[in-house]
Amino acid sequence: MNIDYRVSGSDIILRQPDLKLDDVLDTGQAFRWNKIGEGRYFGYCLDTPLDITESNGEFIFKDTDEETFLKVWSPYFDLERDYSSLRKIYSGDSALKSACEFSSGVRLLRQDGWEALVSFIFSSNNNITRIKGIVARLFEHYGHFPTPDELAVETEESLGYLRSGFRAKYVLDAAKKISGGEIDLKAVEKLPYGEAKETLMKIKGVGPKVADCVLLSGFAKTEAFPVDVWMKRVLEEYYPDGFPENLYETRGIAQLYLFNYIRKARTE
DNA sequence: TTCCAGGCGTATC
DNA sequence: GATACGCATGGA
Repeated sequence: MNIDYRVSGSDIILRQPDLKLDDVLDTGQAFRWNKIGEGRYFGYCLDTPLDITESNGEFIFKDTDEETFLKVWSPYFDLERDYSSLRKIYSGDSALKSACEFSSGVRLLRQDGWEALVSFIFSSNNNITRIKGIVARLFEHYGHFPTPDELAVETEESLGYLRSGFRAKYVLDAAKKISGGEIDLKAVEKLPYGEAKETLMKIKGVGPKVADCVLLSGFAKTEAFPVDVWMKRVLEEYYPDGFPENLYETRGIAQLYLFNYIRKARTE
């Protein structure tokens, strides 16, 4: 799929009708974005900052060179994938059709795998505001997103400033297993979904749900299908006979639409 | 004060 | 393998 963008001074301008910032940056998929104005967000992919503004289907990537746009942000916003075709496929299913119509700007945010792992470990039995706070404190403490090696030498006590509660020991276990070579995230990326999930679940604090979130957003395994309390409700209500098998390959993206739909429909 | 937040580890059967 | 329970923290 071709990416419709142009360079404008020190900015990049992208035209992409199948994207709405409120549908992707403020929905609990990634925890590193803050809304700084109407249609405007500031955040990071790992250590790369971005000030992005939406207006009329166009997106201004402020102070972004072409190389960074193509190398970091194009994959991050999953720009190579044709979401219009995807929604056409989903529209064969009644609940998904409604979900796609409800929020047409949903996309998969393809985060860095390590960043996603850390973030979703912190997400366990937690709320989005607090998760964002914890991840922000972690980033500010180092001045960059810490590597597994950097975190592996920390202790529960030294991570006290995060105020992450019982999750500190889980992040430490992740850092130690990766730093020590027991788990290789680059290898996880290449593994098929099932084996990748088994591998991630060797980390303390990573159960089926966290693993699926990490695999979906951090490793672009679109078969990963995170089921939390909201999705349980969706499955009971709309899919008593199971989720359609013909959608297996991209059911993770379908989940993003459904999650957004049920959650916003309930809270708005 | 109590409940809850995109769960998971542990004990127990 | 299924089910109960505790868990740090902070906002409602």
